[in-house]
Amino acid sequence: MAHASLDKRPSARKPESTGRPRAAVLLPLPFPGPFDYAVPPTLADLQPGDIVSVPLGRRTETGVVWDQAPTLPPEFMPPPMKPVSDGRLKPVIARLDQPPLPAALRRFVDWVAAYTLSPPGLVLAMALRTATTAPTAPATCWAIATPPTDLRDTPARRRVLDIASSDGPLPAAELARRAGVRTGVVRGLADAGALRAVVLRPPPPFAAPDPTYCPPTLGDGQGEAARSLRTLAGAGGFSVTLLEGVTGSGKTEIYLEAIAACLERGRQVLVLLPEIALSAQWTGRFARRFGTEPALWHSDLGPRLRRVTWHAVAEGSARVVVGARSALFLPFAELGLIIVDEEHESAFKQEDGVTYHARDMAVVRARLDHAPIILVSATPSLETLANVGAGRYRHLALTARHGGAAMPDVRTIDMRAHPPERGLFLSPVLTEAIQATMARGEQAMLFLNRRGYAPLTLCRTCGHRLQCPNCTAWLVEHRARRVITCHHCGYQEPTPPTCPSCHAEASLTPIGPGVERITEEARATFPDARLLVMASDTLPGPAATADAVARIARREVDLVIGTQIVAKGWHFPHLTLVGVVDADLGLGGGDLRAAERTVQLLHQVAGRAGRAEAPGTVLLQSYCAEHPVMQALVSGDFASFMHQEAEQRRPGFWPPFGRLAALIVSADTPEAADATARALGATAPRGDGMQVLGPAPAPLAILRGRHRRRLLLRARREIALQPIVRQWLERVTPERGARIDVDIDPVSFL
DNA sequence: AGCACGCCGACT
DNA sequence: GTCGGCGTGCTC
Repeated sequence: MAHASLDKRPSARKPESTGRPRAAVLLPLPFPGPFDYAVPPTLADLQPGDIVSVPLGRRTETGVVWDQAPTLPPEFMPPPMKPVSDGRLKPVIARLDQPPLPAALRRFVDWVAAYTLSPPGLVLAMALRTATTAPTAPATCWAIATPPTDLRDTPARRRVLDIASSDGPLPAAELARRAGVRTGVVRGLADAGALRAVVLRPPPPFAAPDPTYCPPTLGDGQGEAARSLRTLAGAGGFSVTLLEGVTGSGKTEIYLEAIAACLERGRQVLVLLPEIALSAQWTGRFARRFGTEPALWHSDLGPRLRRVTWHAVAEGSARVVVGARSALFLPFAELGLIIVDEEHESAFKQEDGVTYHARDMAVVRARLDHAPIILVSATPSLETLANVGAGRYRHLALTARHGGAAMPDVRTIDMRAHPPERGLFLSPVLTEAIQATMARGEQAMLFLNRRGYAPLTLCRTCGHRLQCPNCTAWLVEHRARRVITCHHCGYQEPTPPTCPSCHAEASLTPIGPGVERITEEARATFPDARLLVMASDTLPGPAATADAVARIARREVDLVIGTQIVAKGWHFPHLTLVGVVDADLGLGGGDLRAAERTVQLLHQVAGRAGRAEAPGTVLLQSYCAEHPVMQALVSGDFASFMHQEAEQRRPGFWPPFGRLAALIVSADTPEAADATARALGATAPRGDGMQVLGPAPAPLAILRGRHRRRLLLRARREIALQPIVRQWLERVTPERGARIDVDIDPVSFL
């Protein structure tokens, strides 16, 4: 992503209104901009950022007083709304007793809205979702006071006073409970003046991390990188640094030092992880370095903890927050450093609601907060490498694996030369290697990025294929649960006993392997091995995942079989062999980033092998072993691979050398979808350095019962897409039942 | 996003 | 005769 053009111009001040005082209030709703409200004299000191409640129609909403001056140039803002006359203004009801939204966060909301072409209110909703309820109410506690001389003395009263003096101020209910009396006794003592009320703020929920708690001993090559990042984070100011290093090179230890420097400077730190399943392991490492756990932020935090965390971030008691992409919208009071770990992960791209890339938006947030940001990866994205190449980002590279562990030996298994037995999916070369590994008392892993038993089920009698009724997709059999299910919409039904089309019995045949089928094969091939399956549907939640990882570390497992989830940064000290069942899997589909993503994923899987004293081996089952992706994995020369990849994209101005915006038409009928898509095609923008591809049916032509068409706008890097797309959309009215969604910098082409 | 108003079908 | 379906439009 590149975006310098979005904020270079000075903002023009909106003409002062002549009539009664008004405030722009942005509501967390999909309006094109803030609404104006009258400011009553009692709220004359209302400031931008204040959280207020306002009338809207016949209900009351919570919003934020917004800045009068636009923070972005006009061509990036939604068309200005007609000003409302003084007479129609409704008054602000009240200012809520909450920390105001910091100016940098307000600017960030405007920026993200403009960049993604989303209504600013929907972006605000992400920042506000949790803030509308009051912080934990300050509890009224009761402390011992100088008792009046005429105080009536009873055993109950004595116990209460004893507890109050020994245990300190307590809420009435708690005081009564500990003293074994009714609250009436406490109230009586309070009325008599023997107890006084103290309003205690609840203790800060997060202890301050101690940068001096347990500094690491850094090895060769690490110390210099750590010093460099420490300098950066200690000085502050905006900069972007790529920290690149293979698995096991100690990237985390090194950026923890940057965090330490930022904490010493008295600033807050945000750490973004692509998936919150990784957080348990991460917080453990953090706690060993800093003596306390960081605050955690993700979308399924409980409402109470969510509220407490939001306020702790706003008032500054949460010093370090580790979270998923939504943590970007937290109201940091004094953000001093952002870390994006596994920056190449496509999980950073949010696809529903506001479509944004958290890694790119994190760079923007860092700039608005004048903070350094560190992007961390073993296999950086081409986007980030291009920014390094252009001198926009700094680059720190770590080469050696920490502690001298060798890089795994990666080899391909040519499946044409060493095919598996008929009906099976593991080559004899691979099964022998697994056998040998287990015989040495070491662990092995099989990776297949496909859930379920088989990706396709067809009838041998009539050729019928089990298909989702709502999507252009096959239904995937999950044998363990005895269902067939759609991985796109969640549809599921019991596995049919006969063909739904011709009713032939015992004719439905699984085609291709899923992780369940590989497990079945492994069970038959290695009857004595202790197997463990790791897939998102067998591991419900981070706790179960952490437990599985722990069991592997305790050597209670000989062979791990898993999907995507095993690729994450887990530490498996006794695992020395990784077998990739289908290394070619991600390469089909004609996706722009297919090769890049496959290299990144498989390299990450390979990194699970041989981290400790024993060197690891990785075997890639492939039908095209000569493919550059396989060659890159075997040689470990990713720089050359990425360079080739770049040279393929450069001439056509594909990202990162150009920009893309996808327009996705979806409608309840194919006719409405086609008509709307044709209207977009007919009014497509024309001009030098830009091109519109499509309309074409989306690869998932029907999704959740909606018919989908896609258009792609491609432009040179120096052309800002947003004003062009905005004007394009203004020329087209979607058919009834149709809508147009915009995806700037699309990652998925489905 | 809510919540109204508004105009056509099966019910007490 | 009403209750209620969700289509369209508005909210400072």
